[in-house]
Amino acid sequence: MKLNVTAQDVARLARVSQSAVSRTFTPGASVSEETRNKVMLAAQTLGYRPNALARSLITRRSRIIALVMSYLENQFYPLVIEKLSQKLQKQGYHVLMFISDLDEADAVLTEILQYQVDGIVMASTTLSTALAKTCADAGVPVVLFNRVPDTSALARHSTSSVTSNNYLGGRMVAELLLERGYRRLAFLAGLENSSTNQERERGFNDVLEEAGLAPYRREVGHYSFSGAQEATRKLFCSGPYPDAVFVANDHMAIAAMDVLRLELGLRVPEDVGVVGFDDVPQAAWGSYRLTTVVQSVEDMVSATVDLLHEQMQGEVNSRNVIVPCRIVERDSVRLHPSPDTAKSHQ
Amino acid sequence: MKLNVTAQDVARLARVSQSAVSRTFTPGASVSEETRNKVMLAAQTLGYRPNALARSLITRRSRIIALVMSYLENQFYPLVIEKLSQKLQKQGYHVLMFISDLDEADAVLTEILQYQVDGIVMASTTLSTALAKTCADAGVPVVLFNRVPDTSALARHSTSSVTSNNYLGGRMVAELLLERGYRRLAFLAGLENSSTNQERERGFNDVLEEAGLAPYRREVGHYSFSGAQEATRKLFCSGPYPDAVFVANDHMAIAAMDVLRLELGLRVPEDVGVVGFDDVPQAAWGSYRLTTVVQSVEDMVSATVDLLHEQMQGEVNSRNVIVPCRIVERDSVRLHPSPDTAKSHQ
DNA sequence: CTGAAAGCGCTTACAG
DNA sequence: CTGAAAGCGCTTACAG
Repeated sequence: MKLNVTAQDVARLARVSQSAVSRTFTPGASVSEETRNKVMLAAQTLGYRPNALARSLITRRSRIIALVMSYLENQFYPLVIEKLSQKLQKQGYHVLMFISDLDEADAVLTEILQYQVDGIVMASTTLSTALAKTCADAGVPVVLFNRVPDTSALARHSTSSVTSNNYLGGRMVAELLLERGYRRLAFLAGLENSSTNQERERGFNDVLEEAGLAPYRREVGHYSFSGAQEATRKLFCSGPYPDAVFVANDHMAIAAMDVLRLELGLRVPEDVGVVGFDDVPQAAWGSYRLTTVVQSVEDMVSATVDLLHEQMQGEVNSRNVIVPCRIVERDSVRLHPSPDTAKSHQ
Repeated sequence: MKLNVTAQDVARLARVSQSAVSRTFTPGASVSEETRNKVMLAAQTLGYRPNALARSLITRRSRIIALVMSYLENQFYPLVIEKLSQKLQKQGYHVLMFISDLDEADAVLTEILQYQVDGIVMASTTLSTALAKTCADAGVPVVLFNRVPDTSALARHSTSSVTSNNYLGGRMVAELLLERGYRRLAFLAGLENSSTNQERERGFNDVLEEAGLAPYRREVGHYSFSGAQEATRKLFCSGPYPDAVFVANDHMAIAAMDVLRLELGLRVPEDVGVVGFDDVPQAAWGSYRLTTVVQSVEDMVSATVDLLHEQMQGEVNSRNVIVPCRIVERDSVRLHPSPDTAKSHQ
């Protein structure tokens, strides 16, 4: 079988012009039924498939979307890859993966731009918004996923974003914990400079403040498993212990629960309540049954795709879409206030 | 800023030919220091980046590798995406993601081929080997990841693969379990027709047979979490219970452990020993501490990339690389034979 | 509806 | 080392 079958080859066999071949493979182009049939037959026998690269070169649309991520340890992100990729595939787009740490960011950016991608989804907490701006300047739509552009005014105008309502989520967590009688509320932070982390913490703190309270303790887990273990140990290194901890995401919350129960011998939720954020599949696993704030990956992905389309169609205005979130109650927060129980086991 | 800066634009500004521009961006091409400097300066001021699509069209190398997967629920696969993507990026290649169920396989294939990818990594258990053959026929290198080509002789010659030593892994599990005094050994299968599952089971069964034993019970979990829960319930629906179960992968083993302990009130490893396969990060989590067979993602990815390069350089012979694996002992298998303990708690 | 022709942005012999 | 030119495989006005 000949390796690179071109439209020219098909045209020759079908005894039509190369244009005719191109037209039968271009949805909406005008070809007679007869020509189309001749072409299809020839294409079939030769095993012809249009060269997407050549097409992209001339149409100036690659139908490729770059997806930039920094790490997949947190199961939330694989979910995003899966849903985004599937959704985009259905619309004839494809996802080019870029895994990037902060230090390689510039190289990655150049590569992305070279591939003439139609859009970029940045789901990496560590990449600076300045990079997003560079892309936007190059005329490539950018949507920030699960983070918000930083306060630099320049960036704001050129970049869209989708996040869940992190602030409200943080508030809901504090409200729940307070209602259930927890009083010494700690916060286990993710990355200090991540907008997601900041919003969640701000919502949490605001409710505490409104109740005349303050965060009891605070440590940083850097969104990593081992970081969260370490932070949990610090949070509970001396009494009186916090009686509840809001962890900035599920991935870290699970690490925290293991330390609490297995290393420190504390009971969840009796001795200490734990709440996470994301609702990754593991949060529902029997050994954790984590009460957490649900971020709908589907909704966030839908919004992302919509935003991408808007920008690709030349919308000038960028938008920051905020997807609603809600708490799912499992077993890591007690159902009724019973502060005595909590105290009697420390 | 002008959006599409071309080599022509740079040439004009630098007062050199377009060829000169191309050469300074082609590693190894002969350009004088002086010309290169003029070009670089002009490129810098215009913000020029070579168009990878145009380059690919003429060099016939896209430097894109397609990665086909079916689902990312099992954390093993996100790890593969991460490592493979990073490794390939370092070599100037990029990963185009394809998430595909069995029924969309043909469509996916066509799209892959249209993008003129330089190679394909198939890490989907569900895609038939026939598809791999089609790609190989089209002259595109294919390497099967974590699976082996089926017995069709045609496929064998055109497709490489990398797996860990699943057969030996299965044997090691049976040997460990027997040595620790477990006698009623059950197998919780993944997908019946997956080569990975078959090999693991065959190794396991062979050792039992050599010891004059047979698998005590067997159920199928389809590599899914809920499937594994269901299968575990069936395995333990009537006494005498199995005293150990080898689960075809960690993802299912974790589901099984939760059912065993939380639903059935059995202790692991005292009442029942559990062994998995893969060593995903979750297997090491405190609540599971799963004893399992380690498949090195790094090693498998390295082998995959090597195989890809071989085939891209026109190697005619395909190879099936088998990466060694080993057992990591944690706490889901007891350390010493003590069959009495196991019996007294059923 | 159809074909000839121009052109997308590059690389690479070829001749100097 | 350098430039003019051909060509990668397509799409799309343009004229018929």
